[in-house]
Amino acid sequence: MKEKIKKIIQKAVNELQEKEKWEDFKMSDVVVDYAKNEKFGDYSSNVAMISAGKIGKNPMKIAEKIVALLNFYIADKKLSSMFFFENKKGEKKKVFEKIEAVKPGYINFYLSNDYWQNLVAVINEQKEKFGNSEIGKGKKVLLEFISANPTGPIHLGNGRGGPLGDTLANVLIKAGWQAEREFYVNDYGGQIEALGHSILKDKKAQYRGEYIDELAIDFDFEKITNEGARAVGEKAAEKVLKNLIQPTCEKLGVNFDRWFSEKKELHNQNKVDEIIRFLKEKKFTYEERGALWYESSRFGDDKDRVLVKKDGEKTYIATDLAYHKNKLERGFDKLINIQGADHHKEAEVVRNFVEKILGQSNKLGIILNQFVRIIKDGREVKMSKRAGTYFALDDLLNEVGKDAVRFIFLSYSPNTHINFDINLAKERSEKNPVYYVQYAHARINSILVKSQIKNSGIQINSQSKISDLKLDLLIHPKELSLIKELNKFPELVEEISESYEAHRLPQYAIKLADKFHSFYASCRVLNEENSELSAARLNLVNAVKIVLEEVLKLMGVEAPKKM
RNA sequence: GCCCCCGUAGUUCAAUGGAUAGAACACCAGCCUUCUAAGCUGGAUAUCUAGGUUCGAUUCCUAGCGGGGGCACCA
Repeated sequence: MKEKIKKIIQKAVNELQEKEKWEDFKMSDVVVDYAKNEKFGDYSSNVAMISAGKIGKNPMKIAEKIVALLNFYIADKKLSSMFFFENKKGEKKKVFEKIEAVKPGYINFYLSNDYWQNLVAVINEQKEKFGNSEIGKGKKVLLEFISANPTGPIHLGNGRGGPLGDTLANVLIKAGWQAEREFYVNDYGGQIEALGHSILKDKKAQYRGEYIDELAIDFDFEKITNEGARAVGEKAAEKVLKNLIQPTCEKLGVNFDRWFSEKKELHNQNKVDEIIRFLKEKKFTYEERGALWYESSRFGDDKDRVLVKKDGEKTYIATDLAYHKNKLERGFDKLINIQGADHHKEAEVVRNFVEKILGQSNKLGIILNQFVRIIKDGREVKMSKRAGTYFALDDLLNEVGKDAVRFIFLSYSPNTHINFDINLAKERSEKNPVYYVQYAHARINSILVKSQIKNSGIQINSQSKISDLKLDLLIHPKELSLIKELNKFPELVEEISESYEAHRLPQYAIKLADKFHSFYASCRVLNEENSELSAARLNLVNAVKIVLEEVLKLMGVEAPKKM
């Protein structure tokens, strides 16, 4: 609808530009959005205020001219496909109740009750397909997230990316994309050796904590002391992945399509050597102090990066570049990386490589999550695998549950540092917004179950019944307000698929639940004395159920039938 | 010193340059003989400071103050 209104405005503006010789202005700056307040209608646009400067007229005057022209179109039945629609009963109805220019120069659009009421029928017909979009049709996207090192449990820094990545994948799929979830397993390099030393508990041991002791139990020490730290580390890393990381991801409700092994799929296949050769050929490298350097400073980096150390080992940067080249070679139209903000420099290097050297601009989207600070008993819990103090994602899942973890983490913008108070989260677990949303679903379910038990002839519309259904009875302000909230869902899906602002999802869920609870309090659904109204309201309630379930599904949160 | 993120209600978070800055928790006052009170209705409380751009700034720019993170031949 936003797009449709924008088109209508564009049409009017074009005509006025010709007639009144208005200067041209950037239509892309024009915003059509939901009205901030119900008294300003349903949608509003700032077109007059944006263009006022260029045109050199009072914005209010411009708005009035546009509105007059739009109203003329309606009266004259011009562009009737824009201003009229056919409802599910096959009747022709007008889309807009009123279009008006207001104060500083806003143009406000009021949609007709017919339009809103028909939306209820539309949702019930489309069911879980409501909100599906085709803007990603035919395109493939790869989301890489969590990618915690296999040297210990997933901590919350990495864990934060879990709900976000998984949910974004869900949203993108709903928006028509073909999405894959990938976990990059750093099973190679110095950290693996350090893990080995830690198991052996020799002088180079770095990691501590209970899990190290538990891992060590499985090793035959007589045997492994001869194997060397690296071999021990590799075995231990496999166990960490299998026993700690994967179960936690499962508990979080995240299913990866692929666990990409750095060792097996890059190093063993000589992919890292290839990238080094490639960069050498392109003359982006030089040798100095026995090491091979990559001239990342040519793209604004504050210094160059080492690709091959003087001991011959390749650095993580080299591997990372190889990894991203590999991702692109797999034919994705878009790559989304979700990583901790401590990697922002590295992210820049990778981005420059992808865009400037591989020439693939706009393909790589990087979301940097800021840190999660854990506060327990009024004190910050310092996170360090090396010191053995950390609060793992698994612990949190055990304490507050998957739904609350996902919902809470999703609620934050990635740019925000999270201050996560464990005590509060536990204390509030029963007053958590996630329960507020789930409760709405449970209430809906309860109504629907009761309506069937009573068998009072009140039914959710089936195709054959649509002609009898009196959706025009839905005129209560709470009913309309609820329908208007449902209407926002498809646009929300599309917008998130482009902006990646997944935190708008929990916000929307709360808002929708809020409107439902409020409706519930003032509009009784089941009423045998007025079965027509009951039927209409049941259809509305079912539409809410459909959308609520979709939203929860996108977030990976359960929709309980009873609470 | 350089780079990135943040500074909004008592607290934790929202707000594509727009019309009365939204929620949640906590607080105050009401509401259960009818579909789940894990609910509803009402109330009080906020944009770090100083400049600038703009018809209009929480949002953009500059400086300052405060918090977090990064500046390895670790990953």
